[in-house]
Amino acid sequence: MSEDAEKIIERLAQDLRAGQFTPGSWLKQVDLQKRYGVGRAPVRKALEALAGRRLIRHEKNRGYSVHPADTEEADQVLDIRVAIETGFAEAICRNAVEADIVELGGLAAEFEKIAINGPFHLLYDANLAFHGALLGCARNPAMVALVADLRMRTSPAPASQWLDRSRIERSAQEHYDMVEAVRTSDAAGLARLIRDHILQRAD
Amino acid sequence: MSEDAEKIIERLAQDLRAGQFTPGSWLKQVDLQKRYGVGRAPVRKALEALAGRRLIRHEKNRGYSVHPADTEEADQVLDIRVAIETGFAEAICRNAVEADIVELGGLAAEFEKIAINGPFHLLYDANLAFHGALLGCARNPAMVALVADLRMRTSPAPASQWLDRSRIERSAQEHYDMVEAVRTSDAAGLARLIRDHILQRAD
DNA sequence: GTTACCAAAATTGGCACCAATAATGCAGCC
DNA sequence: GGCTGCATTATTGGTGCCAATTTTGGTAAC
Repeated sequence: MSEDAEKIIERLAQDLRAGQFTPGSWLKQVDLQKRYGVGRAPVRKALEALAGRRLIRHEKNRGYSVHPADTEEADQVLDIRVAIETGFAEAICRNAVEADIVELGGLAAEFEKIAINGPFHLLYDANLAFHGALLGCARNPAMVALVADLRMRTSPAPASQWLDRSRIERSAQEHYDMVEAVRTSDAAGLARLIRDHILQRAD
Repeated sequence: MSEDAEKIIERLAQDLRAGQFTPGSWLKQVDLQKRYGVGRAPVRKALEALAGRRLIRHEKNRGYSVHPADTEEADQVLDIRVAIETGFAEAICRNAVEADIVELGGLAAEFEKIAINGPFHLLYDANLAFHGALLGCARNPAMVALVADLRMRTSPAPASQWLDRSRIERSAQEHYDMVEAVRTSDAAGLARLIRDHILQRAD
């Protein structure tokens, strides 16, 4: 056994996140065995775990599949994210300390640098890093994990988020605005920024 | 095979919800095989699915366990629920139609009847029915499902919720208050009621 | 060309078994 | 009595295999 099931779960999740499986496509167990170099049991374990996290779908006797793109469910998930992330705006502002703000500033600058100069394939991870750190200020790890899962239910493909350069640059500016809202403990402002950011599908 | 894995998943979830497993206890595969009359594979499938839903914990090479009671994580989950459920108060008020309000009134009355006369073991399900219907007014099934899962991470045991009669009766009154808030489209009032209700661990 | 049927191929789901790992119990030492 | 070490027992995790189910492709009929 080259690798254990926990790692397969995360590798498959990462590949899903990176958009390496077409939305709506079936995840065949035998294909995944070959892809990850493991046997059937760990593949099944990974598939079931991810189905439990609702990152993929399971249909009895037919198998597991990637969520189709642009579903009504995706809209629902975005609304859930809005509720959660804006609901924690106050906790974020309350709990963030100077080191957090410095880190957020750095991550916002990193995103901006990539937005201006590329390479653009790094934008997705830089964006995740910023938003993960922002939410982390709320000191509710269960929420951070939940939002990470919810993200994977709406926009698996990095390319789906930023259609043009001005949108990317606006996102970069919004990141700075969020940092400023945290620095000045403007929870209402932060909530508004987060809400708009999510609904513009900028994050 | 007496029953398929999908059903085992739901039966195990139901038994967890009903508090039939001690918080913190290990869920041994061989015991579950006997309990549900199935083989190892469907048991594993069920365990993995529920671990994916974060309803139980998995530890590599040690197995699966029920969440311990009164953990820091439970507080985090309650905060997540507050954010979600208050965040959807406006959608609930906006989308509820007359039939919804009638239904909610009926469910509130049913809870109250049980609160006054018993049998008290029915309170839990009556409470779930009320809150499920209330959240259902938001027309976001993904959110309703998510909250149902989150609930199972905080108070698996019906007995843990209501320590005395006056608390039960107050809950019953709060249900009526929520219905009235929906009826009058008082989203802010509804949000406040929901928040207080959750943090008092009354639901 | 389209539809229906059926056999073959593909895939999922479950079982028995065993390797790998953790837990338990016992003996010895301080 | 408490601690350590080790053998035994218990349990999880993985494999190979086959039953059950679905999908695919070919053929016949219209």
